[in-house]
Amino acid sequence: MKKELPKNYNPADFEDRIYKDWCDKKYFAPDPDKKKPAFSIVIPPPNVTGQLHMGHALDETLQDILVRTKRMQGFSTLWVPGTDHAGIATQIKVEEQLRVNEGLTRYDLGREKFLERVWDWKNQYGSRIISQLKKLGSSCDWDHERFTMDEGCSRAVREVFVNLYEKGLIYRGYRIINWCPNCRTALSDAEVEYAEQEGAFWHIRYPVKGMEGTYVTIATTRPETLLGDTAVAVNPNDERYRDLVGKTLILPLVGREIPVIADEYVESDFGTGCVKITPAHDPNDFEVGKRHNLPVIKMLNDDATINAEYGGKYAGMDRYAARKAMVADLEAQGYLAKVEKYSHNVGTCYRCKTTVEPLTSDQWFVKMEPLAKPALEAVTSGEIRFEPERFAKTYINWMENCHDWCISRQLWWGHRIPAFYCDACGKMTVSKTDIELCPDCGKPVRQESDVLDTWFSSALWPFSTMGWPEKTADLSRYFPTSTLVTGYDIIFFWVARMIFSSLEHTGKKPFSTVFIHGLVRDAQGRKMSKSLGNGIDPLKVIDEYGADALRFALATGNAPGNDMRFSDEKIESARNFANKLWNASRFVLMNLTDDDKAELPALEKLAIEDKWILSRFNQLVKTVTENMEHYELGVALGEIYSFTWDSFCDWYIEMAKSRIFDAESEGAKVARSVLCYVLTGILKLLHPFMPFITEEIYGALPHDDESIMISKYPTYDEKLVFTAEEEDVERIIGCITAIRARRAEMNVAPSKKAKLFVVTKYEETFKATAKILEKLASASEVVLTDSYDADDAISIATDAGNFFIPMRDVVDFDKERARLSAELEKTEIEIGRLSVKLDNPGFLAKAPAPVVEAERQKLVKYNETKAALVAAIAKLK
RNA sequence: GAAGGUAUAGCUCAGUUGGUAGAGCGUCUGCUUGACGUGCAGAAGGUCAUAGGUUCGAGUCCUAUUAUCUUCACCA
Repeated sequence: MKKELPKNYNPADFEDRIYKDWCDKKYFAPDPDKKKPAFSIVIPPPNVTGQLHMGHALDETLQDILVRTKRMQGFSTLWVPGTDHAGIATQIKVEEQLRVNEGLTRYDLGREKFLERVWDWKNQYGSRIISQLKKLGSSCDWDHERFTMDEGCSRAVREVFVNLYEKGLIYRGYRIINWCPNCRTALSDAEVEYAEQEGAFWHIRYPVKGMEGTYVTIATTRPETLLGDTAVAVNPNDERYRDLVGKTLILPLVGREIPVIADEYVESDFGTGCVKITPAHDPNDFEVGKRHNLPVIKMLNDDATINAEYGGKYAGMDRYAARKAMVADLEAQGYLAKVEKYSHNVGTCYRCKTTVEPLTSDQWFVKMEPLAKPALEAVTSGEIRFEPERFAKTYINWMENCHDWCISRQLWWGHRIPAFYCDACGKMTVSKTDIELCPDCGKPVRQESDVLDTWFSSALWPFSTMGWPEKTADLSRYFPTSTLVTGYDIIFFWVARMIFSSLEHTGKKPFSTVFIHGLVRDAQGRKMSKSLGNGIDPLKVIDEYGADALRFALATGNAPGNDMRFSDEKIESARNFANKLWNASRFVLMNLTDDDKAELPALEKLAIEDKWILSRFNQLVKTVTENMEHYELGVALGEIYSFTWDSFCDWYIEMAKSRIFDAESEGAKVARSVLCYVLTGILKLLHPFMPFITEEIYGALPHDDESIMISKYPTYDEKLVFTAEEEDVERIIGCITAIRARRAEMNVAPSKKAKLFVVTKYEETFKATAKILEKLASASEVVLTDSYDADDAISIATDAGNFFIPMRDVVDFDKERARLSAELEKTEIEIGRLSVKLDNPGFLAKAPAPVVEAERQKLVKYNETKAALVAAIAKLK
């Protein structure tokens, strides 16, 4: 029955083999048994263009832990895998390839040919990320794999689009939107990231018509948009400009006449108190323009060059080149009053980081207000729970403030919007199926060229993957899904949209719990990114340390929802744990005989240490199960770790040795059974976290089930609650006495066997009594306090067993010097920073006096610190 | 401007319902003891950011403050 394990723990030897075996045996497929409760998860679909990164690794690991646990607990589990077509990302990738390999653009190929290329690309590389997920050990039902643009998902998209349109929740409109000049498409609000940029504030004089020498000075950060100005606005209550309202200005460089208007939107005390109004290129100005019926002058092309219609001599120039040229011209012609340095937040494209331009355009929108209401309620009522709870606030905050969702994208790769225009009669038809002729006049129609935002289809993922709108068996059994596992960074993009979509179209919530995790950062706490080149490749980590070690490192050591740092230390300590488990198992295996089983011996045969470890294990089962229920995976794993290493390896195995080495004895047989039983239990609890090593060891031990994956998860066992007996106390006291005698005799630190006395580490299940403690006290000459807590026994025992080794007072001068130098460096940086700040006239002018004084004081303090550090370093030399 | 996170050992972080502060790594001492040096046995190191409050009792709950990070919204 028993097998042997190779001497060294080498995960590469068995991880792939085991994974293949699981797949062959179809263990990942949901159990068809109808009596079992269902548990389902849909994967946050990674981009088809994606390469596995640490974020995925964390996400998949957490999901797999949940799924494997539930599966072992007797649920029929379905974990739906799949990928996202990732509109912009994929299109850019294929365009790039086309450009590099063939020197072509997508326009050279035309829409149809280009899309063929994208599909080719998808078919060739789209499975890469999937095979990478498998390396992690993910137990997804691969027969259920989906793609956001496969037939079923596409059908769901159309169904949803048409439904929303017919309900008046999708509309087409000329609005101001965020435009990425690089991707040449509209973006939704969520797709714009704001980044602080150093810029300038240009103060420009606009001459007043008919009043020679009188100017209105406006301040702007984007002088080139002057070409699109259709008014200048002031606050109606601003005394300075009251007389100007209604006057006409001459737009410098252009010569066009624009009015001065009054609008509450303008804040008198910011800038000059006068604002140029450019309705086509600023969301606020757009609103002002609507209120005052101003014309909308769009002066940019799609690639952010100045257009021919309004550009004049600047036509065709890039926005920044035009800015430079126009500022030069303004200055030359005396219109430039002054230039201030100014740093402000600028919107950038979340894909390519290009600065976006707000501009007016014809786009499709989803009306959010009616959808947001039930989506809010689902969370506030607790029907959908966020874990950790605080993320519900993030969600609610966004839901309450979101604007209509711009869903059209000027791309080719994606779900083409199912709207059909008839040029002959001007009618637009929205249809679930493709149409060629206008239903009204019978003339040919052309389909809308825009595609939908990628997130439009991801929003349907929990039900589109289950076959909706068909009433499938999957849909009724596994939808709503149980838990959604994802990072807090896509609560807006994805989680929120899934919730309102699902409520609107299926009438049900998409999932019961949203389990949110943080970001994986590098060892310095920076975001992992391609541009920084600080990303750690999970596949390399797997190669070097094994998937189990990676999973362990990701699942432990940080509170739910918090970001985590990934470091070598962490992965090494994880690997060391795997190694420890491996070796402990080898020890157990090498002592087992052929007829040993992982079964408990008769309880009356158990020695005190057997009872101790069994009761501790029983307690472990309880806390781990509870923590898993509360999504405290890290705590659960931490418990398993310390039980395995401290209690099982360091204590129980050592204690068991005295009996085991007399292999024929009855005591040895009992000890072997208990070793085997507890080890098997550890493997089962650990399996969801470290599936490969636990499977490998499980297979070597005596076992009933074919695989640990389909074995039963341990449950709390009333039988394993023991009470300490009189003779146990005698035995403990005997041990302590023996240890003390031996210690005195040898005058050396106690060896491992001295640990026997810590059998007194009773858990609450042991019901340590006052009698036991008193006896212990008299045996170890320790005075007891008046409390009778189990933990007291530990401290008594510890005092009895320890030696105190005097520390040598050592100072490492080199290290100390390095530390001080580092501190000095930091101090100097601070001094530099403060000096610059205090030299900055802008800061001195704007900041209140106490703030400036505080900064001065800080500078003084830093200078003192610096002096002290320099002195300290000098002393070391 | 709004909301939220974080502040605990030299470093990175845990700490589940309030009850004598923990781990990993690092440091120091000793140990090639019949699975493991990816190890074993010990040790040093924390007034749990600050000030109040609730409580018999606060790292934990409440209030304020400071520092720091993030997200959202932004003034041209």
